[in-house]
Amino acid sequence: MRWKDGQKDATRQQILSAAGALFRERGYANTSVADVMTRADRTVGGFYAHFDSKEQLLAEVLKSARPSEEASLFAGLAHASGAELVRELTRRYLSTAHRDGVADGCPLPSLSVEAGRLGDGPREELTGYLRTMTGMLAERGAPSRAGMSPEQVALAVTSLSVGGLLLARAVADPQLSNEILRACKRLAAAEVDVDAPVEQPARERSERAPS
Amino acid sequence: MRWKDGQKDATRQQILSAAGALFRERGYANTSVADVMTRADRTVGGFYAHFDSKEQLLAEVLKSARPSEEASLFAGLAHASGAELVRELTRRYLSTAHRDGVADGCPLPSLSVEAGRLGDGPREELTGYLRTMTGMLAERGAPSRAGMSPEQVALAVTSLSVGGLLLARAVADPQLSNEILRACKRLAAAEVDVDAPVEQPARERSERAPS
DNA sequence: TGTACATCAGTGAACGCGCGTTCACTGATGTAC
DNA sequence: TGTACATCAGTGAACGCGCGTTCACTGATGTAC
Repeated sequence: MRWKDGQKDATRQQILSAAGALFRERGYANTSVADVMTRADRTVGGFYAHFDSKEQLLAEVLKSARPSEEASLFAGLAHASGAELVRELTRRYLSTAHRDGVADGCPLPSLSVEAGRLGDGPREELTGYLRTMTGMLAERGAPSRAGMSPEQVALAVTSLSVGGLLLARAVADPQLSNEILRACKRLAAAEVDVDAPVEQPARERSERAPS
Repeated sequence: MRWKDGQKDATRQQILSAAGALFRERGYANTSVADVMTRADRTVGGFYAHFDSKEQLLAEVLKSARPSEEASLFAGLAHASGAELVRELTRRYLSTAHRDGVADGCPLPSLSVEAGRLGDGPREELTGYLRTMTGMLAERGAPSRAGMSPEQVALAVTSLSVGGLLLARAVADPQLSNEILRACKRLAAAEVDVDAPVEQPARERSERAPS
């Protein structure tokens, strides 16, 4: 080797990590390649030794988000299933910590719209991301009161969570934002388990947002 | 008057309409003021006689979307209420026609993310838009099985609808896209009325998408 | 009625700027012998 | 061990381009008298 072992890989990871945060925070279109490289403590020119284009970078960001999101969202839930799993996942996903931590959060609310308008690379990665997440949820079979399949429940609960987080972030009034989060958590919990208590304790548990 | 009556207003409406379609289709950041003016059959320079800035244009687009969305989404539902209203609204909102007609559709799935990242103007208009829509739904009091207030049901059903439409549009696989729409419609219907049939007939009715 | 003038919606060229991408170059590292 | 060379991650200036916004101007319309 002519370069310190893994140096190039480390740089690539820094670029991915910088881009992941900036794309989520400011949006893909509002983040320049130079912004990304500066945040990764490099200069612009070096970028193209790691990625073919800015668009491919977004695809790689979405790909790399999968395992880390899985890990943090499902952390400590190895044995949870059914209604309990859905309630805990939506509690984490629709937390104020996740709403306020865009840079480290799930890429679906922050990047789906732009990724959906781009080429096949980003769109395919986004689709794979959604499939992985809903697949993990469906596997553990949340029971539905309305006779929906686990896959359907997973898709609907995910849509509800993504939509709720998105609107909670976009809205100008903090109180309305909190109400959106609360309402979505209640609906998600209600669908899978009518008899269990669905309201969270008044104080919001300030758990780390899913990465 | 020194100019044909209402000529300036008509031009303003043309700009708003062109911007509404382009912003939704391509996104705010990917649409230039020149694009908008060309679509409105005018030249760039005239733009600033009508709007202070591109950002203010987005705010005005969001403001002007309210009455027309109300009209088309609630058309013919003057006497519907409760579970029937929710089922019909989500059927329209989560239709393939609405998914495929971004340019004429609800601005929440297409513009919330970008509007939420901009200044107060767009954010306030977005908030007002959401309040109007959920207010209209809550007024007619959809019953909730889980003891949620009409306002909570309205917020949650809206989040579900916005999230579902957003993901259905972003995803690369058309079949998955259809499954998302179907799953969200079922969840929405199930929450408000457990005993009514929730599955739509197999053929999707090709109603005009809400404007 | 006719003519000089005022108004102002719209024009189109220009402004400074930041973008994605390219490329000749640098310099630290490792290899050949 | 020492020296000449090859490699290649990273540099930084430059490329052509499109952006949001400005502004001196045009010309159709209506007013004054």
